[in-house]
Amino acid sequence: MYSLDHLTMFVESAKSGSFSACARKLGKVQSAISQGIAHLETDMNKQLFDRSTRKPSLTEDGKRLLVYAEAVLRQSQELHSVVQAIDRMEEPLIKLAVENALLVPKFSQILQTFSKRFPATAIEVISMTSTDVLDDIMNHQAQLGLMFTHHSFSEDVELCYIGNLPFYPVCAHHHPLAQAQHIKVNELIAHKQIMLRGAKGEATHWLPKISADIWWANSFSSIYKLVEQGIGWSYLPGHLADERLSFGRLTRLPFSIDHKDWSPSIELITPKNIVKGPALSWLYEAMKELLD
Amino acid sequence: MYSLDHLTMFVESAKSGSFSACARKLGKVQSAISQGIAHLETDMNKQLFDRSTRKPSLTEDGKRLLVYAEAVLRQSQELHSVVQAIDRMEEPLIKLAVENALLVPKFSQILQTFSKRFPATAIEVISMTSTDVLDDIMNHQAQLGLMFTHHSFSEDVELCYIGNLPFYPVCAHHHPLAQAQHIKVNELIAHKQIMLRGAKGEATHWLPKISADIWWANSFSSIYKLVEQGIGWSYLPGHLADERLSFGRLTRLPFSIDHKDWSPSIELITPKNIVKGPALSWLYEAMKELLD
DNA sequence: AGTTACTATCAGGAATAGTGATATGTATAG
DNA sequence: CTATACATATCACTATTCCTGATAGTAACT
Repeated sequence: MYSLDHLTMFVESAKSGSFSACARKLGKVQSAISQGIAHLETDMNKQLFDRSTRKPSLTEDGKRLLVYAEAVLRQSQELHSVVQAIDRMEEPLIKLAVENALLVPKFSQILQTFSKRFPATAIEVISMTSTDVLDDIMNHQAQLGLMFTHHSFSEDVELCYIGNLPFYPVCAHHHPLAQAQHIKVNELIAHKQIMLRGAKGEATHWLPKISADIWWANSFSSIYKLVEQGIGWSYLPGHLADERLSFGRLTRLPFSIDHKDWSPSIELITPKNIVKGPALSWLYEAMKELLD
Repeated sequence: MYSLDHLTMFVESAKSGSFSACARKLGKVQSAISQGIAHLETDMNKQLFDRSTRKPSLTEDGKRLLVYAEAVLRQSQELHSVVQAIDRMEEPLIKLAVENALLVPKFSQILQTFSKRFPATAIEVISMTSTDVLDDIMNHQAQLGLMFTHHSFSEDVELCYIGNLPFYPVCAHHHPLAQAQHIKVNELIAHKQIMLRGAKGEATHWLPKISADIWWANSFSSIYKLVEQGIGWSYLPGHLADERLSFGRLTRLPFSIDHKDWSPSIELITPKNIVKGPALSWLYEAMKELLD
């Protein structure tokens, strides 16, 4: 079992190429380093530095072992950073309940930044339908939720409106509707519409039911597959539709101009009276900008 | 900078749930552990164990920090195992030059086993054409090579025949030849054949040139693409052909039965007089079974 | 050759870790 | 409830390790 102090001397000496410089940096005397390294070398029974020259240079063995020594120190730093994170009362785990449709690119960006800022806090993303999001927050299964606005208020949750998510009507490029120039809403009635419905069979209230003939699916990826095969048309969230329009497999339905995009409003929710640690506070503020 | 000894005490005490048991396991007295853990706790300014009960149990902070402490110790073990690997004179790096066609599934299996057996030895796989393999071995760019038999001998390399790699003639399932029941070789002449040729333009000598009209490609994946599109037919190594036959995109050419599979012979080569350390020796022996 | 900056070595002192004895606390069984 | 077995905390003492400061030797540079 090598001592971390000795490993630090090893790594620092290798980096600065001098025992004296290392001593200065570590706030010790030169002989301490010299002895420390010598000690490490006898412990390992390996020569780490070649002292024949003015500045000690790594031997082959030294080069090979250096990267492993650095890895040990990195882990040790990691441990210490978690200790400090606890001092700052950063949470060990944040559960995030997210409406399926809201996994926009910026969402991952925010989590990316978060993981750099709070390496000691784990994130659990649970994607589900909006009604389940509300349940999870009320039962304290999750600390933060993202969902479509739900107009039944509750005393237990705190809501924050953060913007709207545009939906486009789309169909496959070989679907009959794809040829039309202008489509009035009543022309749609004859074509099958695909809609989202959760596991419990609850329909989504935040998108209009237009056609007479409806098929249901429980995720946007299944909706996409049905639409792609020309089964019917559907509303898809802008960010999902865009990437699929660019593949050329989908066509945006040319609704008549007086028909605006549907843009259901989105809310960020937390349980009321929850104590927000630094990590949760940061994430809460960051998520407010999700749709900007 | 926490001491590795203290971290060991922490982890071992957590695992056995008792300071005394930990002391026995680490060959120290109980009070040493008690003091050691207490010391670590003041260093971290965290309570790691709850002593209110008979056996000390981890606090929340303790649980959270335990996994990081274990990670530090794992890295430290890793370092020590590399030290021991050097003692056993295991090589730091082995370069492996492999003919493109020989990346059979068992090849990765062998490397997988190798990486468990010799975690301190890195492998560099360089895939190329057989003639380049020979060059690399002669120039000591690689320590081990796999290639098709080359009949010009050289004093500098040591050869070991290890078996044969069968090639099938294949075409796309919509290619005219795919319909035929029996094909005699002279019927092939009229159809384009795709063949492999290295960067320097050297043709492969280990597969027959049958058709009059030849196109060249420099890798099996390009050959596959040309064949798949029905440009022509080609020989493909059995393992690559099989997985593509099973996708149903390729058809094996029904040659008349008197026409046997082409199975060029394969050799394992090393530079002559090279000192084989334990890792290279192991790999050499393992590769002998590559085609069994 | 002289100067500078480096490393190795050594002895003594400082800091740290380990020991063994003791007191105390907690489950379990009779 | 009490006896027993097993744990942990504390303490003074010892052993070990580590650091310091001084000295001497050596490679590079002027």
